Amino acid sequence: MTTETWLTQLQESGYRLTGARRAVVDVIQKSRQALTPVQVFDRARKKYRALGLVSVYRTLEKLEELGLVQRVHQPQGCQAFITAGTGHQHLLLCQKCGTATLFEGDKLDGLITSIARSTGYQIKDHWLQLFGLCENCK
Amino acid sequence: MTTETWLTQLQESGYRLTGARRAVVDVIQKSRQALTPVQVFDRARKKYRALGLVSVYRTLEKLEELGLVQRVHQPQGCQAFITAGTGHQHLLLCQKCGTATLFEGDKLDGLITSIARSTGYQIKDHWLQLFGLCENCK
DNA sequence: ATATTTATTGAAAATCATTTTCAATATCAA
DNA sequence: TTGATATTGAAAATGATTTTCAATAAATAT
Repeated sequence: MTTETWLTQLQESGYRLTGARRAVVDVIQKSRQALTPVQVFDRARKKYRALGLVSVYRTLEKLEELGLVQRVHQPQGCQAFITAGTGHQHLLLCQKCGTATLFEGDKLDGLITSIARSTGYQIKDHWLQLFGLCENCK
Repeated sequence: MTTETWLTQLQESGYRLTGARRAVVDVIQKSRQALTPVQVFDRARKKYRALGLVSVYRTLEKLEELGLVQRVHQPQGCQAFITAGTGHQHLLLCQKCGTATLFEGDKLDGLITSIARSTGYQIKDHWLQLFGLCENCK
């Protein structure tokens, strides 16, 4: 997908095409790294001087809404804590009541090995989080 | 693991036992939901009136360092964005240069079914993120 | 028990990220 | 063109997190 495609999608969703949006879209499109709003702002301002940080937030919001960008979660990211599991455990969260349940699950080994092979990465760690409805809420 | 175990661990790591720490540990231990620092603060203050929010942050920091608590990432959590994949894709992040690579991978179906069965949850969604070193960085 | 050392505290200030408000402006449809 | 209005950036407001600091409380030595 190209920058133009994204702009067209914005337009087809009833949003106007503006200099601010063009610059933000272009920066994200071209980056191979996840970028924070401030990082996007710094880069995009070079192309579009008058840009305000607020427009970056607003454009990202719309791009996310259209499914064109996704969030990347970093280890130090979210500030919400829960008892850690012992050994290798993963989280299962109830979308209604928020209850967290831990489960064992290392049936990922095969998947990880194959991803390592196909991408060339040396994989060091993984996160798996499942979302759903717990017994009480479903 | 019990509240006492955690307190002992803090002590064995050279930290002192204080009213603030006891209250925070107790709250997290007893919660089945992930809690933000402010939520911990509100609950813990009921047991230990003089508690300050700062001590909550500091205690959580230590508990995380000892591996007793872990972070829970929520959908609206981290503010870092990247081009979304089409269809069902997951993220692989380089821990050194930050490059993000998308990969297909739904060999999770079996795992998910079995977790659903053993936990009673109806699973609606999942996140998988891998971390490692990319071809250039490794 | 008591005194001493020093980690820990809470309050307040400082910083940083995000959201809201608002009048001016630019986009698009007519 | 022109007019309706979505969008803008600046500034203010809010919220979350971190830093600073003198007072206090915990552990150790006496």
